[in-house]
Amino acid sequence: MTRPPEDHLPLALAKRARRKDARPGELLAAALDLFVEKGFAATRAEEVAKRAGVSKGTLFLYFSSKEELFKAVVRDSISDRFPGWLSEIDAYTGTAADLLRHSMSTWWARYGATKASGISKLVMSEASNFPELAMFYQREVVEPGRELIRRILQRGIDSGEFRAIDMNYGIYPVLAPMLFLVMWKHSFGGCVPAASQIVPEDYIRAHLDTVLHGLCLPANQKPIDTRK
Amino acid sequence: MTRPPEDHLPLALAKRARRKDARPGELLAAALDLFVEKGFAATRAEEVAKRAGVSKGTLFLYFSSKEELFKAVVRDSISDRFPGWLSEIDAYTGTAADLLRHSMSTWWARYGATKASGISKLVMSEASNFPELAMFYQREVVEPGRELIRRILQRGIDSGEFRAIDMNYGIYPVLAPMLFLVMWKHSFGGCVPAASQIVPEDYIRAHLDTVLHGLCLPANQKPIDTRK
DNA sequence: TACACTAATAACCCACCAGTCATTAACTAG
DNA sequence: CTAGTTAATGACTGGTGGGTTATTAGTGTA
Repeated sequence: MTRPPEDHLPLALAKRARRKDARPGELLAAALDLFVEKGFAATRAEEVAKRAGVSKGTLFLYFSSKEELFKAVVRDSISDRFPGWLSEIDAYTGTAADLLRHSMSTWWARYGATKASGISKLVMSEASNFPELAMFYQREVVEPGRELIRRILQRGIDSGEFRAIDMNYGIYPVLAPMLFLVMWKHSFGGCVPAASQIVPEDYIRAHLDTVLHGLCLPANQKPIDTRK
Repeated sequence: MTRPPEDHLPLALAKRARRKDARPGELLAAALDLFVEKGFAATRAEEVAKRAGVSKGTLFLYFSSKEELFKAVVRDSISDRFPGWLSEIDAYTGTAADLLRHSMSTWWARYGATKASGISKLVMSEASNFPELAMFYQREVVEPGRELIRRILQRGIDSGEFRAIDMNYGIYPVLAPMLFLVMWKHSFGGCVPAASQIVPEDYIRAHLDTVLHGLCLPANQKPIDTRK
């Protein structure tokens, strides 16, 4: 007779094993999976625990509430990466246009295409139901993210490559389509007719193309408007 | 002694009044309000009923399930408007750039800024949890919406105003920032420090500016790439 | 082997909710 | 006025899930 099924991750470990230092990481990994898959509200604490191979009680031993668990996931999978990204941008040598292209591509490869991007989608989706989390995310992710884009644009303006666009709103034409792509991937991405599928690389190419060159043929471009 | 409070909409109407033809509209209005405010999953059938001034049982008398109620809301507040928008676009006389500007502004004023846009946000948020609804929305709203943008762009290409961009991906640089604005408004919009607020009109101006002119100064624009 | 110490558990509490159905009462035709 | 029709109700069902706590059992020490 075979043993009862143990479908959780740390396979072949004795039940009730005491592994105080391994638990938080395993719980965070399980939580990331499930939050991304189902959203914050729809994710059941018990299921997170089960996937991490522990009981629900143990989960609440390490994280005082579902919200705290979520914050820990955000820190672990997003916040911590900003310093690296920032120094990469500052270290880049090349034109601002190339930096923009490079940043968008690697941002997609290293964030957008991974599970972690599901967190961004989730937060936008549920921010209004969980204002606490929304404000946390705003502070930890949104503001640093804006700063990243600003740096890239400022560099192009300083070097004379880019037009002197407004720094408050100029970031959005760059940022918004990338975040929209993330939203799409995690919402319709799974359940859409093949004809409507979005291929990220093609999407990003079209995005960069439009942002850098615009839609109009040169002959039809009105003189650039420098109003504030 | 005053009467017990009647805090629902059709004020000063007798309880248990029989109003078979007025109910669906009142229920749809109440449902739109609550779906937009709380999302699909988090909206309680009983609360919709209460806001419409009826009991929960009555709600299920007119709509067989919460999902059917939602579909009815989508039809009532979005699908039905497409024919009008389409003929407005076809009737427009003027440059394609002006048509684009005009369309974005009026789309915002007549849709983005209204409650109805909350439905778009909601669907993107919860599509993965309710594939049935996602596919319905895809068919009823997403496809017709794409077609609208395609028309505008095609017109600019045909007239020689716009570059001959790819029709599959060219719509997204136009569409994505508008939908992102809707997402933002209904997620962080409510609970964000004043400094980070987005003023829709300024946002849309920056968007159109970038889409039509691009970021690069003419001297720095590489020759336009005509690869497929 | 015996004894803390504490990681881990599972049963429990309480509140919530989509959808149903027997009952009630508003309307109407005669 | 009355009886028949049906719009409207609200109590009920079966199931769920965040968080708590008394209990159980690994682990290190002597």
